[in-house]
Amino acid sequence: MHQSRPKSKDVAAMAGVSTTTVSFVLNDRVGAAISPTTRQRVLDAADALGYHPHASARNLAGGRSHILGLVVRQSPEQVAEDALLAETLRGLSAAARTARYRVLVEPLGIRDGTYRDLIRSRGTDGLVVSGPRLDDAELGALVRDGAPVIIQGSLPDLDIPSVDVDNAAAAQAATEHLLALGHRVIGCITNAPFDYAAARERRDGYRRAIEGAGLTYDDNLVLEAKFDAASGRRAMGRLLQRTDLTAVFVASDVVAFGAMAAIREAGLRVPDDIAVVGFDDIPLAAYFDPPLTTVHLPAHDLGRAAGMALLDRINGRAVAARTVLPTALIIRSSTAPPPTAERRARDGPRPS
Amino acid sequence: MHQSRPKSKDVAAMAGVSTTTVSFVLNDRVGAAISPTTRQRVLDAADALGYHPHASARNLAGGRSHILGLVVRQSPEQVAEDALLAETLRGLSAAARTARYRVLVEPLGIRDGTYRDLIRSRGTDGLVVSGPRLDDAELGALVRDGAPVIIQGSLPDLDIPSVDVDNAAAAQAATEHLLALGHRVIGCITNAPFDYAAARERRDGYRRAIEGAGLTYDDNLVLEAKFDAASGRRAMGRLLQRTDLTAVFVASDVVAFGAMAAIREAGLRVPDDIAVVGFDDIPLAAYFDPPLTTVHLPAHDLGRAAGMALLDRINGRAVAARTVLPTALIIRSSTAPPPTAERRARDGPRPS
DNA sequence: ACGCGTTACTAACGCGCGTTAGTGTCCCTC
DNA sequence: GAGGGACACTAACGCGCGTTAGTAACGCGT
Repeated sequence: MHQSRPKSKDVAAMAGVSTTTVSFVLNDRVGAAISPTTRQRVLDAADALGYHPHASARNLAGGRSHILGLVVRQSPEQVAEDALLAETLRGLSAAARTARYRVLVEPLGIRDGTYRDLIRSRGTDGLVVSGPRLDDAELGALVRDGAPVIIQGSLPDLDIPSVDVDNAAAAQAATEHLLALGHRVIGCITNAPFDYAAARERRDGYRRAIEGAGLTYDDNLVLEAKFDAASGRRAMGRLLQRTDLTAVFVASDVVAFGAMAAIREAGLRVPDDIAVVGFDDIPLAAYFDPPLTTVHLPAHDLGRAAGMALLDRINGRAVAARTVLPTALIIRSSTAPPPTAERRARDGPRPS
Repeated sequence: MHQSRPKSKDVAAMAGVSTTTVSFVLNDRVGAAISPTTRQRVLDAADALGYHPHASARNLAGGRSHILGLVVRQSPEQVAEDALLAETLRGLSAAARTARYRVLVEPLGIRDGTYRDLIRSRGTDGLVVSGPRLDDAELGALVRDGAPVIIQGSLPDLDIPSVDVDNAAAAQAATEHLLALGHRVIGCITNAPFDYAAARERRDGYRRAIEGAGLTYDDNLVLEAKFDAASGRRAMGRLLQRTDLTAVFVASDVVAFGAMAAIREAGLRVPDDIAVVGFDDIPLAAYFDPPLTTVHLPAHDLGRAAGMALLDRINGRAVAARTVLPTALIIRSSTAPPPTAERRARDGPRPS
């Protein structure tokens, strides 16, 4: 005879109790009165049979899936370059585990693919939406349905709890570091197109620093990159036509990596000719040549905080409208004071 | 009155049919005879009500969860450095989507954490286990239970279908590239400890190339790194004590990144003094200074192939014991012939 | 006129759990 | 020694689907 997987009924029979008692014991149901001996009998029986509750049955009866969804809306190149996704996922998973939840990941194209079904089919109890675009229509619909959603990143127009860093302040601090070193003509290369809130915010932080130093913000010094090193190289190439440029704030380490390649190719050195500040502090940043000064993003904690907030939301607890995690400017060797007038004269005009 | 989510009964009522018919229509059940008009009525009703089947109910009734599990056994530093996980996940998701499956990710510590429950609770229909260690005991137990598992990577001792590249052949090709350039003293830095099959295999490929060229394999030239750039830097530091060394095969781009840092710090240049070949072809490899010659790993396709194999296994179709995907040696600028005797004499003895 | 196959459906059950409403027993109190 | 409450449990239902076995109507051949 075929031996099928044990069910709670089998455990109940072996322990000489009802399935109700089995359920009470295994779920540590508060308010249920179970004698220690009965409790132990049930536990022993479950152990002896190798009993594991059937997830779908639990979920159906209990009305929740015990699954958190992570929606990652990214173009393929963006996925490939996103060194931090794995960390965020690990943080989210850690949060989920505290509540015996698991994490389902839904990677979607930038335009195609829908995630609304995840929640409507009750396949997940809630969603963390990572780095959404400003024009994501699906989000609005979900929230109107009252679905538990947490934004990782920011989306100012929508009334959804979010977990993020203060991009503007961090970018401002990074730029101020360059200003403090004496730089006066500082470029800015974004991490992404301005459809992404983070790209705007970091640019705004840069702008605040520039204007705060009494300089005029120059739109020509701001170039848009899109996620990958290649776009950073292109942007930097154009920026280098400004021969008075002595520093760049690049709002993504990966993009900065490309920018540094462009600087090398132009026969210039970092930081002697051009100082570079990045953003993200990807694991490889410390091994760049030279090691990259950058803004540390607490990727793991962002994932964890988003997960915690989502679980709170699912369980009807109060959730802060906005959780802001601290960043830190990590000063390495890609930043230094600008070349002195003498040095610039000695080295002759910059190649353009 | 509170409006609750529609169920198949509601759709049935609106369409004037039974829930059986609703089920038949929505699942395109083969062999079911449904007239086109009835069919359309059901579809319209479902649409009008915004009906979405309840995932847990489907899963319970249907006996499957429609979820694929991805088990990632990694230490934190390994996760952080694993630039390819996101790609693999995307590939796996793409495969899952073809069968209306979703992907649940379970990131586990190197030693702690268990994933067996994932399958025993029927929370997932099958698992892709990524980069397992040789000593993973849980895997054996799972397979004895007859659980659908696909290894991404290789685990020679266990009889589990796997999807991988030919690590040895790729490493051999990489090393042969160095030999063809004229290098005779070539170091090897592994990607991971030898508990990982891939680390062994890549080392073996290196060895085959060395011996195939009529040279003697020297164990002192082989150093173990563990996933991150820091370990690569340390290993390279030790390797540089061999002043006759002119090239290294590093079995991971991230580790190679650290190795290149060590070479720079020793006042040497890549490839002029030391040629470097990597492994993985992470997205940033092309932007290294100099751009890294490396073995391209088809990360997306590996994920996709693993997913397809797992779906086959779940559906009782035949699965190849081993799927091997092609790699390609990408020659960039980190490799060149060794310095000539004259140049070495001119430059003087190498700093050690 | 009858039988037989095909088409188009449906009633009812079962998946394996969680939960509600209840039953019985024991002990303590006045 | 009757009442009441805490304690330790259980019967039975319901979650929302998929599926099996079955029915009714209809056409078609002889």
